[in-house]
Amino acid sequence: MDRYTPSEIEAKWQKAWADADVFKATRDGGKPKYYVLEMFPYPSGNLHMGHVRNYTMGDVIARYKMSTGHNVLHPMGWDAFGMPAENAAMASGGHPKDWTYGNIAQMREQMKPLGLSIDWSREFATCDPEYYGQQQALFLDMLASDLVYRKNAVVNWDPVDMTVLANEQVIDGKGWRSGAEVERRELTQWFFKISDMAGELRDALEGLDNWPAKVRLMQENWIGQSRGLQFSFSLINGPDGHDGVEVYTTRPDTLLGASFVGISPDHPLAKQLEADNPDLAAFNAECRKGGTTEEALEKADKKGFDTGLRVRHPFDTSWELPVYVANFILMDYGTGAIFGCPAHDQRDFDFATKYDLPITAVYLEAEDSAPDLQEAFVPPKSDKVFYAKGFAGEPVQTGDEAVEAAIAFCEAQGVGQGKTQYRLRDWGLSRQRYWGCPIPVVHCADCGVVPEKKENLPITLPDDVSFDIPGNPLDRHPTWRDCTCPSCGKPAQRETDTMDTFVDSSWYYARFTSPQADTPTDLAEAAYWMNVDQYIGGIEHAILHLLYSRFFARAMHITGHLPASAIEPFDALFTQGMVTHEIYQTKDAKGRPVYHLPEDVTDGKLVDGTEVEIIPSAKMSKSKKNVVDPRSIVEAYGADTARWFVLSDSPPERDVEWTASGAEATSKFLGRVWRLTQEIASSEAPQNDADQGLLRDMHKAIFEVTQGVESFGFNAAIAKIYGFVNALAKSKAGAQAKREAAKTLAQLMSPMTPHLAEDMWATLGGEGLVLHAAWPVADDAMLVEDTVTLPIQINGKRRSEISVPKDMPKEEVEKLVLADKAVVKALDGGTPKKLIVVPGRIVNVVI
RNA sequence: GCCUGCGUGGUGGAAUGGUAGACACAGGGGACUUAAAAUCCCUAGGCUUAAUAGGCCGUGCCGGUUCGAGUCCGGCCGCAGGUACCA
Repeated sequence: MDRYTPSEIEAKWQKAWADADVFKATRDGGKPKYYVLEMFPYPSGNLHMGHVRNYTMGDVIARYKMSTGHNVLHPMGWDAFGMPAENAAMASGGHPKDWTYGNIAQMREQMKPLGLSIDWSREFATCDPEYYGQQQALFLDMLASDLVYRKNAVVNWDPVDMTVLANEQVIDGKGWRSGAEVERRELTQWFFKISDMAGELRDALEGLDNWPAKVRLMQENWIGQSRGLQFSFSLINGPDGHDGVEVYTTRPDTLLGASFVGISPDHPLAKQLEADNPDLAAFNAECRKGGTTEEALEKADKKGFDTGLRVRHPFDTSWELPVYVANFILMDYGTGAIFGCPAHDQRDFDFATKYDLPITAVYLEAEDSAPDLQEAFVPPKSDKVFYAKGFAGEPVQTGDEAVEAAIAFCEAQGVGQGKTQYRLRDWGLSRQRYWGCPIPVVHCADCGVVPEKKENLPITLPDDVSFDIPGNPLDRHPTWRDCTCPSCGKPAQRETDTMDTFVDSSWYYARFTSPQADTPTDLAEAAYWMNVDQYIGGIEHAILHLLYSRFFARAMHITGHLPASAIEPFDALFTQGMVTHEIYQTKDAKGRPVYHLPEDVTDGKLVDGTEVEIIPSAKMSKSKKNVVDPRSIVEAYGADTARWFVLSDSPPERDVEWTASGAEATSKFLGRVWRLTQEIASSEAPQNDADQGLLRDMHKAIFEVTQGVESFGFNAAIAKIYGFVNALAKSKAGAQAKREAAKTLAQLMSPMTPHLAEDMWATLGGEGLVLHAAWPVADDAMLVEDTVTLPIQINGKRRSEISVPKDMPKEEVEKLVLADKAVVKALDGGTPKKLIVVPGRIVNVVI
């Protein structure tokens, strides 16, 4: 007999699909549309198993929706700007553009054999001038709509390489190449006004019913709404121009426990004092050392510097508080100044203890409780406490009530105002790098910052650049930077910052609806295809990418590029787990880590015998080289095996650790299905008693697999298919019933293993492509079992079971249970305390 | 540090609060074969037992709710993701 030869089958059916152009998406009023999108890949050059998993999942959904009568859009593109291209240019010469387009070509060639149902006519890369030119047009529209502005913000500064570093490039507070201690330095940068929409972005989360609850929760916490009071402490001995310190607090109810005022080292007051106070200048400089990440700032030792300034307490002008500069206060949040209440905040408590400041309890657990002097007393805000030093509201009230009462009181007294504040900061989009979308503005000595004219777009990147010196080549380009002012025509200079690559990925989903349009979108196409019905991608994008996309969809609506119905661009979201792998590391002569590909490591050693350090599994990433190339699997076993395997072995939302074993087994199984199909196709067995049983199994399989696919339970669906195949192989049913069952099997498998399914379908005499066959529907009547097995528990432990007709009344079940041998023995002549019968499920006898 | 998840046999994992371990991998045994490959069949959480029946233990740890907890609640431990310039 012939063998299952995936290489022939897969080539044959991919050609059939291509010849019929079956995946080309066009508007069609006759069918409901369905837009399925997987997060597009960064073109690292190698497809890895994480990609295969991601795109196979999307493909299952796309193909399933095609067979349920939908007009499906399933596009693919490349998130092509970003640092790795520049790093490659620095490391081994060449140009980021060549590197990137080379990688794209390579990955496309690796992706195509997978047989994905992608409309390749819509493909684009974000580094195509046609794409980023439209992005520049969007930027200009957003600028005109007052959604973009400039302000100062801190970056990681490498004082040796004289360049800005990404957070990733700061290792233990030091620059990755120079090893120099990194400093935080301020630069004027471009920002999107996402924080203006904080409340809206937070409230709208509630409507995202088909998003994972955890993602909504993470975004909610990220946006971080808080209610508080903003007010001013008047300065007693402030320098010129500073007669007060504006603070924001979420706990105005603790105002009578205030012990000090803290300001950020970047606070204007701190900067002014720095000029005449070398000690403070040194302190601030020390505070500015290290990276900019929240983690680094948060984990740093908390320290302060007494400025010698004093402020007056707003409720008692004779009460003075010291003003400290403190490294844990961020200029970006609130007003960059706080008051500390050590009794009810652990950080303030530690600070007060360190600097010997008073600790005054404002509230106690109850009226007669003693204040805790060992640590701050911080009960949940929803708990009732006794206010020993309250000034508004009841003596016993919750923290939430007390905060509201305190705000009302302060407002009435003219001490500040209640304010709803968000943790979410504006989105800084400036990057001091070459390989990104140029920000289309010009700096003119006379006119200031001038937007480029739309007819001059795209502002393309110059090709003649080098990466032999650190820093942004655009900054030192001899001619690109020079231009004329679009407003007055005098010589001017281009903005040399490029855009954050998150901008590129914040609207690509909209561009896919009309990828060739000479405006960012074609509104008619966008209105038809948007929203994305099912978006699929990694959980690592739960906050930034998804939040930025939600902001951008709103901005695109404001600027007329998306309909109002598309401001939440992703109707349903599925976050797949990551594919993880061990990391293999050695050290170079300077002690810096060097990573090795899994294929270069055998038994913990490199080819030359060097032992590698094995670091536990983490997300596959190119920089750590813990990636597995799917090509070897596709070449050895075929795409269907690779597809089936990545779906079968793990629940889609969970991380999966890649191991090489298992692909072999999948291949065997598909071979078995193929042979079984050949057998059935040539069988002439007559009808018989087994037919009904097989058809029941078939309908059960239809029901369960459909449910599995619809709920992203692909691994469960596959387990049911295994069960069905086992039943089919063992069945003694006649040829006709078996053929019907096998054709259904082909259909059920077609989203996962489309090539094999087409082949089975053709072998069994199916009409046309299985791709176009309507998805089978389970017959409810065939799913009903007549008798059920009821487990009998005695005191919650399974002791026996009975088989009863499905509809047997409770009373009769009880009689049978009480007559059961195990129950009789356990009762030993007594009566049960309780008899619980859950119809069709279980019985519990409580003794 | 903070936010969010996750933790079940040797392994991947299944299980609307209702028989824990479906389905599969690796393993063990067998059939076929001169032999191997391929294929097919059987077996399988741990302990106890000659074996079966039966019993006991068991879903990271400790406690709680419930007739009944892998599932719900509280507290720990470990791991992963994010932490605003990795994408």
